[in-house]
Amino acid sequence: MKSLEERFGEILRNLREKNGITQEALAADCDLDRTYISLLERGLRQPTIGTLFKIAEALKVPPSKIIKELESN
Amino acid sequence: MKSLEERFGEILRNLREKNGITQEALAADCDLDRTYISLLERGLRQPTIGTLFKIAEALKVPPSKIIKELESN
DNA sequence: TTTAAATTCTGACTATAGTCTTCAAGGATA
DNA sequence: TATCCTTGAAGACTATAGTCAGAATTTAAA
Repeated sequence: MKSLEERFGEILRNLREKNGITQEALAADCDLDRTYISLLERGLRQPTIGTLFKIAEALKVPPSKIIKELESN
Repeated sequence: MKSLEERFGEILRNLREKNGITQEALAADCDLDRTYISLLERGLRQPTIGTLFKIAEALKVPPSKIIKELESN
């Protein structure tokens, strides 16, 4: 089965695309590097909870919703 | 107001005490270092989401519940 | 009080989160 | 074709998550 990082990456990419923004725009919104967003989406990094909160806010979704989605599947 | 790390630390300590276990026992349960649990509880570190999941499981609470509690206050 | 258990503190260390630069690859569009 | 936009990728780097050993301090019982 997929790792936590990979599953987080899928969720992140889905949410970003649903918001219709590029990795670069998302990175700017949450004050992170564009290449790091790429790493996250490909499951090559896992965020700290502080970074989770920044990303969730930029994507206009509660951080707990992302975590909840990680708990299933 | 308190930082995310400090608020996480308080939640962690409350949950651990509710479970009636020591930092050392908790650390053993989630395969982390005892001094690191101490750092977390004092708000001097923030966990990655992987570490959050390990801690939550040891404390028998859904990770999303901890995050949800962080969203309020 | 003293002893033991629990936690804090220090400091040095390893692993990994997160940055930055630059270039290459792929998909649109003209 | 040529150009633009977006993402992937390499590599070197900085910041911080997480470890480890041990001493100092606090807390709770005896």
